[in-house]
Amino acid sequence: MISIHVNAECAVRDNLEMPGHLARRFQQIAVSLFHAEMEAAGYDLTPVQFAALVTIQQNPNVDQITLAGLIAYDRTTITGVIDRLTRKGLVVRTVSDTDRRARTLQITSEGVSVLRDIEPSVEAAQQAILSGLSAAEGAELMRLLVKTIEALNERSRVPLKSARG
Amino acid sequence: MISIHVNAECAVRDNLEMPGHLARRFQQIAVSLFHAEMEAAGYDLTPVQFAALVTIQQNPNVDQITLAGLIAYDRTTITGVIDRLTRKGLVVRTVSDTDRRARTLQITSEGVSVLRDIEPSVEAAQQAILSGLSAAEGAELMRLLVKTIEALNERSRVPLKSARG
DNA sequence: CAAGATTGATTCTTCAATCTTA
DNA sequence: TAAGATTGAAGAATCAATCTTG
Repeated sequence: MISIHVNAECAVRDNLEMPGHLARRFQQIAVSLFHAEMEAAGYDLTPVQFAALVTIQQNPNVDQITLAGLIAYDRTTITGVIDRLTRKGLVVRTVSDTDRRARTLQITSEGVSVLRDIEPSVEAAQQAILSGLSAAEGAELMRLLVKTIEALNERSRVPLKSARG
Repeated sequence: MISIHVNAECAVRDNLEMPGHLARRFQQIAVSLFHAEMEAAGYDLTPVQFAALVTIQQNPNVDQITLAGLIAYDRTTITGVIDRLTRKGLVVRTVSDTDRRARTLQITSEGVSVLRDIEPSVEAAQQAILSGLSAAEGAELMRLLVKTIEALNERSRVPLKSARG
């Protein structure tokens, strides 16, 4: 009688094949590629700072809470990110005229300039992320990620506030 | 003459549709679901701590560098993670007999017990991550993520060291 | 010098608590 | 009280520098 034990000591499924682990690795690689492109271009914007900066540009005078909702950041995270963007001279934080509790955000001319300069690098990073896949596969991966995220948005701690339909 | 401006002020493509942003959101949701399952089960293991603990169980007496390679963690990250697992009594860190520089890691009986207890929660979290997709879509998402990660592994700052084949 | 490990610094994430203002 | 914002704490990721040991 022959008994075969494959991964007998492994109660859970192979960790490396778990969705959670793949999510972590995927994000890890995406950040790494973004950093590499920024460094090559001579800038040090992080992915998070870039997303915030673009969103401020597209939504002039947004307050921080709204900005957080637009890109699914924690309110606490926003404070630090804006601190650093302000320190770099890319964003200005102003007390709202209509509500002194709120801080409205404006991109500076240097911020606009930086965004313009790094655009090719950002695009290159995004393409690099999908460079291991065919065009069709890349599109399908994007579609499945969007579908997954939309389905679970409300169960996330920091749900995305729909900005556009 | 009519000129149509769609996203005219948006130099880069919509940030929310960029692979890098989707990677961040996907990871954010995956971590959130894992935390929710752990909390419901009465444990406070993080996804990172869980991955390390499982890998230590499957590779008795691994040193920290090898462990880092197995799950694509930075050597520096490992130190803190093992600190916390040791503090919780789930792992023991021992100076290697053959190389006093190295620390070999062993899972404790309580660590084994915890892994056994949380197994259903871990599995539930993994299924929850894919709950917005059909079975076929979930499998396809996993396949595309694996393919992407394998293709870019070497361009990551912390490449995964193949543990098996 | 090279390798395993650790510490420090910076950024990001999340929660709890606090401060100011409505 | 509620809302916008901030600070503190803990975990994590990455790089630079350091310490110990080979």
